[in-house]
Amino acid sequence: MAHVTKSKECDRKLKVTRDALEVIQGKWRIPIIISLLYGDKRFGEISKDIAEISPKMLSQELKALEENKIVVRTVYDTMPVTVEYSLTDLGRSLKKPLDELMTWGSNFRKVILRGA
Amino acid sequence: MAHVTKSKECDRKLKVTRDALEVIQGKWRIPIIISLLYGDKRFGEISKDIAEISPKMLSQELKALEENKIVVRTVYDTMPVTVEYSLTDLGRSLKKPLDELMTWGSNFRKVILRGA
DNA sequence: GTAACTACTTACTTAGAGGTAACAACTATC
DNA sequence: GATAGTTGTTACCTCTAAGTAAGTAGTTAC
Repeated sequence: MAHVTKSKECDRKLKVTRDALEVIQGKWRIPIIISLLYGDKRFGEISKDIAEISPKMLSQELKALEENKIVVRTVYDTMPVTVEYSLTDLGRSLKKPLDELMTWGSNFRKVILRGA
Repeated sequence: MAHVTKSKECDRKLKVTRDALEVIQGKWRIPIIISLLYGDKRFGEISKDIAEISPKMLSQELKALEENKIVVRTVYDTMPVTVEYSLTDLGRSLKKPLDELMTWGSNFRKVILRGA
């Protein structure tokens, strides 16, 4: 297996990326993960972080992230029931790719604003 | 500016990410960029790399990437007109985030397969 | 002149992502 | 028992990303 052609390598990477994209695609998943990278949070707190998200979308996307083992939901049996969301190890391992993406994003802004 | 609260930091990152996401979101943009990271290519060659993409989507997404300064389109005045697509510096600078994402993707596969 | 190849474009349709709004369950307060 | 504050859920609607299929423009081959 020492020799892999460039096109085969490209092909393999395309497949791996597809899997990763399925998990984090959509308008809200990455924002939710970023919010949770800054600490475990309750439903209402994530809502405040991501002002534009509706409760329906937040609930739905949290559920999807839970199914994909990115997020854990913990229910506390307090007086007004409290629910806390936190990242799994797998979820936290998204920090590096997302940090790189954010670095790229701020550079992108600079280049586009300068170029316009 | 030495002191920035954690929540402000989170807020800022959410905004930057939003910009980055707009550029690379959708089912096809990242695959197209990955294909071009493996060399400048013609329309038909990208089509072959990403077997499932339709000519309409490829044309449309290439145009969008061009508008966002990620891709450059060069027309060669040859007998059957030849068009070549390549990445700009800005486009090539996506290599690092995408590599990180692919690394994460292959780890994700392992964890999910093991856990199921 | 007609068939075939490349590189797209256009028109039409569909699926599902996302939005809005109202409701539900629980407790506390008046 | 009516009102309000959490933490969501449900039903319904809309809109856009993506898919399908056919067409166009230029050249080559016969």
